[in-house]
Amino acid sequence: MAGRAAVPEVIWARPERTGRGPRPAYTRADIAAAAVRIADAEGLDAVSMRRVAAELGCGTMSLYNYVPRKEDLHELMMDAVSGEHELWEPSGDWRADMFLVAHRTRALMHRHTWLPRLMSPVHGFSPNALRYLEHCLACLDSFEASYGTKMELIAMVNGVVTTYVTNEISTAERTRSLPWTEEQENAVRIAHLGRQVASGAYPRLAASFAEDAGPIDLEAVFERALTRVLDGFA
Amino acid sequence: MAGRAAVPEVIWARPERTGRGPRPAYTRADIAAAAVRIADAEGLDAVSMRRVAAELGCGTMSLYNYVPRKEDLHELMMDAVSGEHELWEPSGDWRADMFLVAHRTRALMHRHTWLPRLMSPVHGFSPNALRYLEHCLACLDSFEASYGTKMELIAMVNGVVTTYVTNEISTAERTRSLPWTEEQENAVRIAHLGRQVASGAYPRLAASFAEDAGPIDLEAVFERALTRVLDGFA
DNA sequence: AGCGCACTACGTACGCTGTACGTAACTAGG
DNA sequence: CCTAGTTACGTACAGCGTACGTAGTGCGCT
Repeated sequence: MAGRAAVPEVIWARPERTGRGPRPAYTRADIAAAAVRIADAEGLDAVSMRRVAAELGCGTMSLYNYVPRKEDLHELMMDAVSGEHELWEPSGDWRADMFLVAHRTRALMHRHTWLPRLMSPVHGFSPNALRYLEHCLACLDSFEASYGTKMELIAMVNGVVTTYVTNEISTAERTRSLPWTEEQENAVRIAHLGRQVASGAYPRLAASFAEDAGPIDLEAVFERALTRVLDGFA
Repeated sequence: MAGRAAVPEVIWARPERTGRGPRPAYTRADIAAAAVRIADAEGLDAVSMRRVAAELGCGTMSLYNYVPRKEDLHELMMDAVSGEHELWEPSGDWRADMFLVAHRTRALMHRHTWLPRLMSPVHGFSPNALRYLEHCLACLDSFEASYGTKMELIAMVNGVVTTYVTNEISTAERTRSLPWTEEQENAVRIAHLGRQVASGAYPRLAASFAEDAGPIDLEAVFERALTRVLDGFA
């Protein structure tokens, strides 16, 4: 009986198995996989302790033997999908490699749309997160700068990816649990915006609306943003 | 009796007062102010419908006369603090003006630490948000580019500010409702990270740790990031 | 002038959440 | 072997968003 710790704890520092007592019925990987399955299929809000326990086929409170707080379940989820990152031998062109890293991360987030929401706060240093970070640093071996600057570059790239993916998926994620579609939601918002702009109170915004025609290519917007950020470092 | 709409709705398109029926006891501004007061003092999670109603001194369900869903309460909050933005006559130097915009926004988010969390998803176009956007565009009058590019610049700057402030405040916000302090939490995390790095599995990360000495100046980090982003556009 | 209806107010209730706590079964270390 | 630490899990509590029903109010229309 550990009680609930009144002192902070990183789940990765706690051994998965202590030796004493009955064999645990599940591994951390099992639990993470179950949670990820639910989040992918039904959204992050569907990931409740009860739901995950049901998915595993155990009692709700049994989960707390593996994971002291729900937040730690989120850590497990993030680490699990971080493991999907396939790493490669750096090419020697750090710009190209960081481009690829960013695109892979973006793809990962599109595959697991709950990921950006969990990434916003600072998270613990999970094994796969460290593996990823080390890989980024390897990609930057050819970048002549201090480690401090390299870290800032990595943080910046990850931040941009998270920000843009969040924007890309936000309406779809929002309307997931709502009784109307993404398209309806967007239509209503755009209509309201159009009405406001037409009021004449926002001349430049109106001019901006008058200017561009075609629909925006989100991938192109992302790529431009990424290019600019990398330019800022070179 | 409007029922609950089965179709999307922007709260800013709904008139605050229709004329029919008893005078509402509160204005939207009252409600927003109450919610902001609670969020500032006790964090965003303390802003529940019951709590806000109690703060106003009315029954919980009365709030739903003003705000169809909790999400709309959040919109009210965002608009309210967006009104704190003081705008100025653009100087003619867009780079300097955007610098100032970014710093002001950062200061605003530090004053209302719940703001970054609400800003992550795309939000409706509230009056003060539009006012802010128009001001940014005015600051960019001296920037020779299409409105599309200007919009991308604004989005980028706001994204960077949000990302960095989120990182700056995340641990403090997290530990707000936890039985230990920010310092304790950080110490435990750093200790774990140190142990992992010492294992030798992450050589570059280890080198990075060996390199830098002094504590990091978050404001300086932010300023460098901002400079680089603006550089990317010039 | 007065009827009717849209509105405000709000108590109750439902289904859901995270998780504290207590108990029973089990197994490895001393 | 014994016992301490672990797993398993049912029950329970406080809190959440909000659907629904009812009572009272005052504007707009006839």
